Amino acid sequence: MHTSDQRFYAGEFRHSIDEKNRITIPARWRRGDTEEFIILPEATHQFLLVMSPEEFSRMSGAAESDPNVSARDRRIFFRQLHSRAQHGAADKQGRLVLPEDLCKKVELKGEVVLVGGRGRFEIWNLQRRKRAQEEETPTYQHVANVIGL
Amino acid sequence: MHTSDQRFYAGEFRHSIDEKNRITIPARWRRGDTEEFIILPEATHQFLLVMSPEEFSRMSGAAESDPNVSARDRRIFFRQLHSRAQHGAADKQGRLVLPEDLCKKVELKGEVVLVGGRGRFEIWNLQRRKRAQEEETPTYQHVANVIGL
DNA sequence: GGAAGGTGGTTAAAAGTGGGGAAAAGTGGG
DNA sequence: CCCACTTTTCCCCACTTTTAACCACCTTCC
Repeated sequence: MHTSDQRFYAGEFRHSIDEKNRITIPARWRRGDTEEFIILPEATHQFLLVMSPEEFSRMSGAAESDPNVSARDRRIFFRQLHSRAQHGAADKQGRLVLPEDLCKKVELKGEVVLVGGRGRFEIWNLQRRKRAQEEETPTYQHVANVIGL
Repeated sequence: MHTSDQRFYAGEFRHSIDEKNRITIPARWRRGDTEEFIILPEATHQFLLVMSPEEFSRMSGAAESDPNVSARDRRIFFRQLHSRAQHGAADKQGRLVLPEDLCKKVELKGEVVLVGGRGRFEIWNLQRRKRAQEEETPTYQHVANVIGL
């Protein structure tokens, strides 16, 4: 039930952002023409998060019902969340226009990396992605070992 | 429930990868035309794992519920898993196109070995497969002895 | 010697990228 | 409040590279 209707973006792609801040979404990730997205910088500005409006609702719904978060914190969180998130749509060539300010925040320019995830994908600065990849590899191998992959 | 719809790939085949990174899937392993696969390097880059999207979901579901893995590690694991996995489909000749970067990671070129498994199969570098085979034989014979095979 | 499995190569289609120009949206002045 | 002007957005066309569909051949095994 928790995964049945959820898309999953597989793989990693190296594409470029042009002078108009457009980025081509990998053809395999496209659903149809002029797909809608919510674009949002990751909390520590490491990368951009891109997801469908449905996925965004699902995610914020999870924050709504988490018992470990106080009512006050929740209110602040949601104000921040909605102010940081931006709306975007793909053009007929399958390109997404990224807001200028978000690109600056996560230092996106020229060659970038699109990273698949469950229900969403990420857009990374090339160098930063390499570093993160190296740092996360031991954890990945450890968990893979535990679950017998 | 956990095995009923799970395919079983039997045997070992020595096929070749051509200059376009295409590899013929053994005829006995084929289901129909243009079958879909998820391709994924083994955690320590020993070989490639190939499975159906269903099997992939099943496998990642196992990680979701394992109590030995912390929430933090789980998040990192999933990010890595989805970025490493790639979509692939067989052509009408029953050949699978392997992503260039994955081939490099596990050193696949020319003659390779396809190894059957439960719900998935593996693609090995020829020399490495020979070595692993020899190393694993005593363990196999020991267990076979224990269970009286 | 026929059929099926595996391999190689050519060609057509699709994906990724860049740029020009029309439409739309925002801005200021009369 | 309307009009002119600037700026932004988005749609379309053109080009290059990559991908995948198709065709043909060789080998092996009944």
